[in-house]
Amino acid sequence: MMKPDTPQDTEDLTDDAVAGFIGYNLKRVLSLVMGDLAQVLGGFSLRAVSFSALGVVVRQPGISQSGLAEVLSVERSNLVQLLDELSSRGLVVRAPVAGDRRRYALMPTPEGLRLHADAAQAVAAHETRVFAMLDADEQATLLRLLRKVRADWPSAG
Amino acid sequence: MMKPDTPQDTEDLTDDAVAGFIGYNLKRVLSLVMGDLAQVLGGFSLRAVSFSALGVVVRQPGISQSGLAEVLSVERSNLVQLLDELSSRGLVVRAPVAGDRRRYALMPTPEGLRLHADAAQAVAAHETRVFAMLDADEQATLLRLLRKVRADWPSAG
DNA sequence: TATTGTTATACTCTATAACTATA
DNA sequence: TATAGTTATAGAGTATAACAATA
Repeated sequence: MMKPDTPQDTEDLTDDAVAGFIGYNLKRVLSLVMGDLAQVLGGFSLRAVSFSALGVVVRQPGISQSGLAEVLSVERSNLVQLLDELSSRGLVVRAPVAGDRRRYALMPTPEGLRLHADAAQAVAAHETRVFAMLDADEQATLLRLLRKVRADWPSAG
Repeated sequence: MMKPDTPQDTEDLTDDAVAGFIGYNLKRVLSLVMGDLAQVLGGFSLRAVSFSALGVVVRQPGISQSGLAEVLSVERSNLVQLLDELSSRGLVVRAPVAGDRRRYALMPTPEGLRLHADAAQAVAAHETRVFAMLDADEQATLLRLLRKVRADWPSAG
């Protein structure tokens, strides 16, 4: 059990080479946050994207699958199974739209509303917990800067 | 071509339901940033993780694959092919370590150093461009907050 | 012709388990 | 017994192309 005293000795273990890039830190932070969030939403048998989709349907009842896809930047095709599951669990329904038989109006069920309310509270608690190292101002600033990047992205984000 | 005047009319198209969560915005911003970065690094035939790995090897020559995996939070197994490619392209070498024939000391080649310098400059230009909507203070703040989240993560990030 | 929902598919990323050779 | 590198594989997540029904 003798450490080598050659090139890189006790291995400093830093990512200084890339830690100066915002993008790299975005990725590392997202990985940490998503790991915790998956645990939290797992308790509701939801994934992050399912929670987001359910939330949009709750907030904007009647939205179409195409509309939902655009809002969340998710491919329409990848929403089909997701909504199949939310539908089979009785959380949302695909209601027919009068005047356009191609599209569905996505509507939350009472149970969908209830589950979403509970999940949203849990997600809020999760954010409070994992961002506890930032004070209220810092959290607000982080949120504001991220939203500014999206809003002013050079081609609509 | 008549829009339905039923449930959700002209489809407001907002993600207000989730846009208040930091995690959601982290994901959306990362997606935008990575999309642009992939374009930039594609010009060097590098992926984001290859660029990071090369950068760490350049900054910490002699690091082992396990050390690199830990620094970048990448599974050891997933580094093998990545380093195979960097190695076959003559950008890094797996040098034997005197005293421990299990491990390799990863070393950049002169060409690896050159490519990394060029790529790092391109990545810096990419960040300048995609974060141009933030002034210098805001960029520094964003970086600082992200690094703080990682540093103070409840179990080492 | 264009749009909505759908199916099938492929490709990347990431995670896990097991193996080998060395320590 | 533990560690470094490796292999194989499986599971997400995401992207693309094509189709049927409808506009």
